Amino acid sequence: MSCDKVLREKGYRLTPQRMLVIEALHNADNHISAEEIFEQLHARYPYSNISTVYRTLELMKRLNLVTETNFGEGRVRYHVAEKGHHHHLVCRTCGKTIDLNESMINPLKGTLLRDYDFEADLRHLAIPGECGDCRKKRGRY
Amino acid sequence: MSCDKVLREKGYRLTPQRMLVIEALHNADNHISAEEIFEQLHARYPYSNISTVYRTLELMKRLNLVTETNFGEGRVRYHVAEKGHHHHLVCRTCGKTIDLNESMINPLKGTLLRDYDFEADLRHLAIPGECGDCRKKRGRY
DNA sequence: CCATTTATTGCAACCTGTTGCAATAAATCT
DNA sequence: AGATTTATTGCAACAGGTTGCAATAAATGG
Repeated sequence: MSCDKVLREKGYRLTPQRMLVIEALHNADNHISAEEIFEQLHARYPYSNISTVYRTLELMKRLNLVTETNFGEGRVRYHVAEKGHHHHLVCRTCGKTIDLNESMINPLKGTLLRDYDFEADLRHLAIPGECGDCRKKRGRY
Repeated sequence: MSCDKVLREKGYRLTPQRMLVIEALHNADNHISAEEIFEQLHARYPYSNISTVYRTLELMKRLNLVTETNFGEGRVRYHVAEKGHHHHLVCRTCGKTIDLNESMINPLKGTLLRDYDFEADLRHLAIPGECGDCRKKRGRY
């Protein structure tokens, strides 16, 4: 189901600003930052403001239309949920990211629901740590 | 091993500011924020600055002396690593947190190391989601 | 079609956290 | 001890993200 439709159905307005945010998210090949979304919005809608981007992203997060992932770059990146869920191992030393199969995490979701009655949102996880290469070169830090 | 000693051994200086940050972390019953640490530092060291707190925390994170946990309050909380690792299930709707036994997460650590040669830092995880109570009262959001 | 209600936007101000830089303090060397 | 090197601090400026509020735009009702 498309993002536009979900918003409409839930009674939210599909303003031009929101449409452009959604478009930017869908056109992005990979995870996109709020600033990058705003660049595209601003190009076609010069009076727009970045807070609209953040508010739209927040709304879409609540409706489970986008997921937010922190790759440890000092900013968060967004991804359309229906494009598929996957996880990342992020090396804190060299910044490299390794994609992780969803099946690694899924069993945990079931356990948490059964044992804790908690529906965990584990759709787009970034797990910090250190990759094998960097572990071999460890120094003072 | 105490934080003071680790810093000294690694060649870092144990300044009065750092000592007070470490003290605040150790005296805290639960997870403490940077602002709360700074309040204590500033009370005894009026010319100090909060950037020193952040820099000390960053250093201690790198040395695995403290862990950082995001409870989704718009700020991060810190905890002395040797006080023990535990995880939290954080309800995105009501904010309630449920403590999670470490054993729930540990198997994953081994799998990631074996299959991906990645040493995951899973010492103090905050898993977002929704608790059972809130799931029953779901409305528009 | 105008009036009213409600959602959304733009703006400015704010919050948490980070960074460059000059000044200071600690450690090292002679 | 005095001179030199190196680590650390305080400050101000910045970056990403959030929020209160008045203004605007969309939907609803007469």
